Amino acid sequence: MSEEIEKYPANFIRNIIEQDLREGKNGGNVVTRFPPEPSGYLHIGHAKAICISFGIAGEFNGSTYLRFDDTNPQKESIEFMESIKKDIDWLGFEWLEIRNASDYFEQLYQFAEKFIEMGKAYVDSCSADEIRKLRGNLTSPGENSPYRDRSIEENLDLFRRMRAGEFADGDHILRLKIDMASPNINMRDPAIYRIRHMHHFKTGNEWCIYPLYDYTHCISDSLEGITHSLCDLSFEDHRPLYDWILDELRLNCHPQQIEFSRLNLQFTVMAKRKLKVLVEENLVDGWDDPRLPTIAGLRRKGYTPGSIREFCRRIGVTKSDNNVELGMLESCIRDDLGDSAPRVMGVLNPLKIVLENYPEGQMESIEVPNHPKDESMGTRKIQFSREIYIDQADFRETANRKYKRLVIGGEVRLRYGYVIKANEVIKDDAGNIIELRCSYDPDTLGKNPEGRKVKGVIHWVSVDDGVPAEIRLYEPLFTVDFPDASEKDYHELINPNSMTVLKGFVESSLKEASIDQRFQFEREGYFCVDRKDSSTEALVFNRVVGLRDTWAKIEKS
RNA sequence: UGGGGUGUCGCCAAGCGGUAAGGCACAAGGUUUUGAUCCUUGCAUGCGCAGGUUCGAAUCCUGCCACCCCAGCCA
Repeated sequence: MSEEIEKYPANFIRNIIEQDLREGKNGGNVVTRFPPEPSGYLHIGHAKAICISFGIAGEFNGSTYLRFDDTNPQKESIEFMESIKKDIDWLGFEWLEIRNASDYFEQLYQFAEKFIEMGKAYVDSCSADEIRKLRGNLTSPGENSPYRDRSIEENLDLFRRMRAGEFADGDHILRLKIDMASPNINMRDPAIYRIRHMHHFKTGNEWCIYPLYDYTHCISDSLEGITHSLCDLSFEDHRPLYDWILDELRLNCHPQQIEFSRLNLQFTVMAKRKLKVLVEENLVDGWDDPRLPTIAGLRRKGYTPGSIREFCRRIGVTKSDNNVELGMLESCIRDDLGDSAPRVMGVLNPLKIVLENYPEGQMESIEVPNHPKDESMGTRKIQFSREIYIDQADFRETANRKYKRLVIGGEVRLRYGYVIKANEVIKDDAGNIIELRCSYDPDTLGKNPEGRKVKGVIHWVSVDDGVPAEIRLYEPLFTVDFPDASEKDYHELINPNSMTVLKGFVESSLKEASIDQRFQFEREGYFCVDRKDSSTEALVFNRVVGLRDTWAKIEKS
């Protein structure tokens, strides 16, 4: 798929790689990797990282490994691993190979013994608490551990016994011997192995010691022959350690780590921990809830892979902090669906209309185009009848002349149908409008009426032919643009109206709509058949995004 | 008050010493049986601030200021 991937605009990482290629570095190869930890579902921020690592490699005819960073059995699972594979595939990217960091456990272990033999690693028997105290803090240096000068023999013996399972979790830890006074805290004798008597979803009970990220990641990169290791800015001050380990090991492949800023999207949260809580507390309907910024959620809501890729292309790649507006994402899916989604009619908030001069029992079939500017999308038949539904918002008892829809005594065009005129409002005892009595002009099907202009066009569905459908509208999950910046707990910032469920009607051509199909409901927005809850017996549509609504803006002002 | 980063239009973002791309948003027109789409036009004498170098600076130098990240046996 790489040649279909949209080209990225100029960015600093591409510039670096282009220069490397010009200088003949890495034998002209570009090899990247995407290294998720299988401890949660991927979100739109990961999509950015995926588009960068897979996309840039693809642009230079390179390849990308999908590597699961499974070094912490406490948090990881097969379910997450499978969801990640599915999401990357759905986004349209192909990995060269799937690897797991756990594939390298034995090699990693051997390198650790080598570090011990070089006198560059030692077993520390301090408690976690003691280690924290000795680490110092941001402004003052750390102090050496009392175990720092154990002999190579003792270290080797202890480390082998750690592996053999002779000790309990937390009894010992293997540390690199670097510099406890380094201004970079990551260099203050970082831990590289901890004891965890725990089942690992991939290696089972083979290991009871597990390597840590900093140690595992750079070596894995090197073993795979990665040329450019792209990650987010939070790893910037881990780079000296990354380089230190590879330099000490004298491995022939020393990838270049390049960091970019991660995506911040307004009105949502991206932290894996926070997403997990939303799911586990059932505040949302699982990891694929359409209100979540997860790939699964966006997919279920109706986003296309192409729209997400386009979004990632538009937001660019830099090192600066960013707060991308929701409008940027929405614009991408509107662009995509505007071209590709067939048009249909659906009424969200039905108001029944009776056309008093239309013959009872008559049903008229009208052939209409599926797309206003793409004939290749063909036509379909819709049914017109004496009783129809229109949207409640398309009729008003009182309105100024800016309002182009139906008013008493006024005319409006029914999309692809006749011009009708409203004669009478029927209300219930509580004063709610429950029905409208109208008349239609028989001479207006497919042509404009003589001698007068009808400015408004509204959509409709035949009462006799339409089918009921559940329609779900979504608003942002949070009420504030920067939930992470708030001093309040994010639970308090959840939008109580993030989902609205409507009982509407859609034209009968949608009866056979299949999972995942997307349509434009004319004048309303783009809708997608819900993959979880929709069935032929009970249709459920998710609103992907509304149409641009200039009228709403006019009304506001 | 340690270290590492970042500051160009409301948001994203090109720019790499030769006189501020583009996208989103916004505004104004035109087309339109979707108040959609599409088209046209407008939108930073200004690049965090202050000095300096230069014929010329967003780009180089100096000094400030603001914001972000780091003290897991998480990744």
